[in-house]
Amino acid sequence: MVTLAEVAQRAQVTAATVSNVLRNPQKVKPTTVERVMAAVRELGYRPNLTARALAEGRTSTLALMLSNISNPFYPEFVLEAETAARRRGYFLLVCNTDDNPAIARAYLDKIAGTLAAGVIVMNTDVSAGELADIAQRGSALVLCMWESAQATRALPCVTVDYTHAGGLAAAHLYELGHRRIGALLGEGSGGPQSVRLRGFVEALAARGVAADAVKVHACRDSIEAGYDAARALLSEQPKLTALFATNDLMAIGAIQAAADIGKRVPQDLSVIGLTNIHLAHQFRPALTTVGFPTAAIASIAVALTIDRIEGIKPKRDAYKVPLAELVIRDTTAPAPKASRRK
Amino acid sequence: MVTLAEVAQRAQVTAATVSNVLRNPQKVKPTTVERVMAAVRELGYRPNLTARALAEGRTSTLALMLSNISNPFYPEFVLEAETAARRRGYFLLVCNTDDNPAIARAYLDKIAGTLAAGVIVMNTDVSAGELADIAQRGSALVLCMWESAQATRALPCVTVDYTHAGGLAAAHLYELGHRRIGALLGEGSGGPQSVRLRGFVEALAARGVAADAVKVHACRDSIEAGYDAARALLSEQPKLTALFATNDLMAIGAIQAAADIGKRVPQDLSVIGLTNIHLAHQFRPALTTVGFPTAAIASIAVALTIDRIEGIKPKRDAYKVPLAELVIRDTTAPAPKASRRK
DNA sequence: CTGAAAGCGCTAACAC
DNA sequence: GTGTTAGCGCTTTCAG
Repeated sequence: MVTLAEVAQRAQVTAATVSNVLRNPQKVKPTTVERVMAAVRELGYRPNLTARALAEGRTSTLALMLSNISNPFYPEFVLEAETAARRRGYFLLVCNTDDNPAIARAYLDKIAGTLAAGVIVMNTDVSAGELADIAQRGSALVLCMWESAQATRALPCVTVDYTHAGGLAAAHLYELGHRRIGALLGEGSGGPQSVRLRGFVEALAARGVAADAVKVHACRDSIEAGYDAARALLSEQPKLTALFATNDLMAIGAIQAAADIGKRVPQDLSVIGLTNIHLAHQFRPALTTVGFPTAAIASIAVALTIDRIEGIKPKRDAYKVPLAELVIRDTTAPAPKASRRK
Repeated sequence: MVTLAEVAQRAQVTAATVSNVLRNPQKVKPTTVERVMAAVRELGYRPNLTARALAEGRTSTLALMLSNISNPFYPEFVLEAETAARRRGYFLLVCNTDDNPAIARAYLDKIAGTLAAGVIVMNTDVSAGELADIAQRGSALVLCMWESAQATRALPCVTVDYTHAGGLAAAHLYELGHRRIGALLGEGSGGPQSVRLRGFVEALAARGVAADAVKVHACRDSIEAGYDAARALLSEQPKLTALFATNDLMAIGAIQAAADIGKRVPQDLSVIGLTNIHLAHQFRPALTTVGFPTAAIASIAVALTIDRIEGIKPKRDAYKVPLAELVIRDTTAPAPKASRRK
């Protein structure tokens, strides 16, 4: 491995000068710069980022902690986060906790502040309180996509307006004439996605649909679980004309369940999801859903984390990205005539 | 940040002893161990992995370079690789090249041998020759899932037997009576997936189906591209009774295309994919496919990389994981009677 | 504008 | 068993 010292020797200067050439070339005489750069090229010198990190007292690595990357939302998020990080000269360490708080803690304990200068923590089973302690010790932690975290200036949270997102779904179904509506409440890591559901129920209530008219079934956040839950819910409540799922995976499972019990989507049953993962438009019928601005969330989370690393104080506790938008595709339609109230 | 020296001072020993307690406790007197551990606990000491890496001359980080993590095969792979790495005390840096060789080179240049002790390089647009040069410089590079790389002892490759995988698909369709067969040839990063196709065509040839009877259409490796390609192929060749896609995404697109032009799958058209991503069984109709042993591939690639980092020489150039297996689901059926030859 | 020197936090010989 | 010492490769004052 070629070191700074070797480059320095070859260019007839000291290591300090080489370092300057590489970092603040304007502070060095042009002819020297040229000589040093020549040596760098000839020797094929590449800075040792580990040594640099030690000397600077901070690494150029960010960690992204998530519960399970095989949930398709995360790869989409990782892609955006990695791109944002790369643009600012940072690398991204992926920490998959496998829904296991012990793994999450072990990761945090090992990397926060040493291997990774900052950590973006997606919804996990580690409590925000515990994370706040770690943040207190000086690590740049940023929560992301937590549905109900008590964000503080020391532990800010980047998220979307889940209530609003749920409300958009409600408004859409209401306007299509649906009144007998079921809901699948997802339970990912970090607890149930109940804010989304609350937003949904409240928006219906505001339109005169009683909250207890919404039949809710809880399940894990996956296609398979959504399938099972929808089957159960639809057999208990055969008159439902629409189903809201707090995330797209469950909505897709619900569509499959409907097909298997002979209900056509959207003619007999409308289904709407939340998130707008790629699969939502790739699946058939293409899923109507409320889209999250994934790229924006990721890049804000990355930017906020880097700002904290670099000592820039956050201006707010929570960063709500409000741009959830309704994406109408092929799984929602007007409520069947027979069931309409008005 | 609490340092070794502070722990040492508190425990009335030197830094070297603390280091020993943490790394080779059996070499230290039990009472000392206890005293040191107490100090560690009281101070909340956590080793600085950057400093350790610099001192040891190597990091405990692996990089995984892939073209685009939003292709659902990769998250599944990342999950397995990360788990395997974690078990051996390594962290995983995800390097997404966005199908851009310049990004790949930049990553390699920056991290190989400095930030990451080893790099697993998935199929990319950077040539194996170029990678071999980098490997020569001493970085632990391991190729993974390359379809046609000239693996060497200095640059080994972990992969599956693509020919065999293609052959399994061919045998299945043949046994169902299909003779008019189309193929979608995927073009991911790193070139066309032609070994899979060759295996498919050769296996058919071995059964007496002429190679030029297989109508091939090339396209990108995605659901959308598979959809377009299948539509085009099926309209050119309306008598096809079966379609082989060199990967599952394209197969899923093909199923959607068939539906849109009024062909029922599998009654009118059988479709078989390759890889067995999660989506293959989540999709409806559930996709018949040839499965890759993703977990095995990932863990072998990780193990091989770590072995190289730790100085253990690879025994072979190429590691072919031969366990591709046929997974029969709902998209393949006997060829329609009208079209059967025998 | 460049060089000298100290030090980031830890490890690893080698003494004692 | 434990301490001493010398780095790992780089950055960063501070002199000159």
